[in-house]
Amino acid sequence: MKLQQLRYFVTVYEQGSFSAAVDKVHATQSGLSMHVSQIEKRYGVTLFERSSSGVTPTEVGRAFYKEAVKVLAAARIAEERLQSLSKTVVGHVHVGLMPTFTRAVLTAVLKRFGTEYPEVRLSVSESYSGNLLQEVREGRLDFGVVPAFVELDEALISKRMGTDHECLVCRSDRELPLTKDGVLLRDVSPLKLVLPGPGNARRRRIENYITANQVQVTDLMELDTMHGTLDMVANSDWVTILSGIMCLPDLKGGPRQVAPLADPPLMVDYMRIETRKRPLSEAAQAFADILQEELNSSLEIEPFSRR
Amino acid sequence: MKLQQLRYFVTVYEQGSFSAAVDKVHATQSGLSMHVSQIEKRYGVTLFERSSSGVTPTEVGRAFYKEAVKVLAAARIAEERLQSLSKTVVGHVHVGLMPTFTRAVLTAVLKRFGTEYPEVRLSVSESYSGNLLQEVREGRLDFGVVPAFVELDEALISKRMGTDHECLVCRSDRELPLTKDGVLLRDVSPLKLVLPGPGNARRRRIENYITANQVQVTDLMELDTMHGTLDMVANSDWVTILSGIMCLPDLKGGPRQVAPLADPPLMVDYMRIETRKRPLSEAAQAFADILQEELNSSLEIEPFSRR
DNA sequence: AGTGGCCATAAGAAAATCGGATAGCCAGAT
DNA sequence: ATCTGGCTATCCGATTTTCTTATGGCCACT
Repeated sequence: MKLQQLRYFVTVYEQGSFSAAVDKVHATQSGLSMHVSQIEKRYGVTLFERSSSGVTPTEVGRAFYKEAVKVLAAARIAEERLQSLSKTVVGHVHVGLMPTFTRAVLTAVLKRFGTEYPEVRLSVSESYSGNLLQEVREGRLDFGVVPAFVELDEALISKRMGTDHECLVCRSDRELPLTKDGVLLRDVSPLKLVLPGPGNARRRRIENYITANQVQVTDLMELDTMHGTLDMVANSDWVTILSGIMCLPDLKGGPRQVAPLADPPLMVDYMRIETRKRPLSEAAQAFADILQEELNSSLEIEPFSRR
Repeated sequence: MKLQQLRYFVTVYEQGSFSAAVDKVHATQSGLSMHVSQIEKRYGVTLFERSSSGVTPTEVGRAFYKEAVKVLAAARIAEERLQSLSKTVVGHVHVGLMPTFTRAVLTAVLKRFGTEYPEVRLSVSESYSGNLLQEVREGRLDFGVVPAFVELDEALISKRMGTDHECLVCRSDRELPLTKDGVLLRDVSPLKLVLPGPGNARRRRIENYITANQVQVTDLMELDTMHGTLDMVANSDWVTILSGIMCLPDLKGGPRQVAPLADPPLMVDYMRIETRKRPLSEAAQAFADILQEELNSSLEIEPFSRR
């Protein structure tokens, strides 16, 4: 009898389906199937009735589930006991970041975290805010970082991490109508704008800004690839609007120039979100702290940020 | 975290030594070492202080032990739950037999058991009675079968399985002073006798019989190998004394002849021994039943047994 | 100093696990 | 009736993990 078999069985039981259980535990459908049927074969029982719409537990399956849950609970207690007794911070941290963070801030965080907490295993996934919320809610992520304008529910709590400017990004040799506060978007013409697709949460904010401030957009393009967008902007007349920390690498010169939107500026708040019921593990808290610090110093670096 | 790691850790803890734990769990010293140090590395803790005389748990080790035991207990309950719910008999049976049984009776038992209980895994070990007692006492065997004259203690219970004749075995062309009850040992001369070494429990019984009945032994040889003894007896003037069921294969003719000791006969009782606290599992009971049946029919086959 | 018991580590072999692909099955839609 | 989509079981090659054997270091005891 192995703990992982119990975990798999319990997940399949709770999901009522092998395939639904796949993304709960990090596994494949075939792996789940084999493990469960291995239990069944070894003990000569049938745990589930299989059908084409999933599985329903048998009487035996229900009885075994109760015991299996107890075993897993005991195992988790034992594990936590060990972690709390450990002098060094250990564990496995799962973090979800929006793409904004992964271009510049993340590498700095990773370097520090790797040296300061060498024993901690780290999984960082990049996704858009809607996705991250879901993953946090379902407990697959210790926390996520999302823009402040997404909607939360009861199960989640958030903590503000900082405020950033949305910036115009275009190729470096273009002349921009700069003021001391940044660029006046309505004076940039012709404005050929690259935006993320309609599924993206930032998309609507930018559209609102544009209509509210009478910005004339002559052409609009949807790109949902950040690399593609950056490349496109560097090598054409197209421009885009990105958050400041994402543009940090472009401040040192290069094929792109960056200017914060001015009059009015457009700001983003970043929030850390986590589930209400389970507090961050020590390791996750450590990662969050480092992320916060690096974010702070990044926001300071922005030339326009001290206003 | 894996269950086996917990099992290994707990065993090392209870034994106070890696090498002592080796034969408790079926494992090697290096395997144990690796698993324990894997826990220690993963969680950044030290569970044992190593010394050249074994290990002593640290504070952390003691705390973790308490939790680990709970996990294992829960796991065993879950497993037993599943077994009790299974319609077919499953599990793993460990049996210890004395060499007497392994020559003729065992194969018949194995055949029947294999077909009647295909799901049950079976481990049969052959050993001498002293050893078997120890193994049963320490829980590594579900039960053992030993001669009735061994001494039991409180922790063990026994059940009589049957009575057998000790028989003289010699090469087939030898003339023996047979009566209708068997052979009169004191009339066999010259008596060149092969016996097991002094460590063996049967040795003393046979010696007692010899002196009590004025049997003249001209030569004595100690052989602790059953194969060697049988071969020796088949091809020389040397004879030996074996229990009846062990001689079954020689009754159909062959290089050896067999005759029960007569006037007086020398009998052996076979007992099944098991621990008092844990009753036999269903599978073990089934094996014991089949063994009993086969033993009964073997004892009947003996031509001299119906007296 | 020598010896024996004990634990850690290395490396190769063996075994379990994983992941992708495929096949079968059933229900509901066309 | 056929088709389609969703679900599970199974097969197979590749990877990872686990186990074993052998070896070396350490300490206590002689």
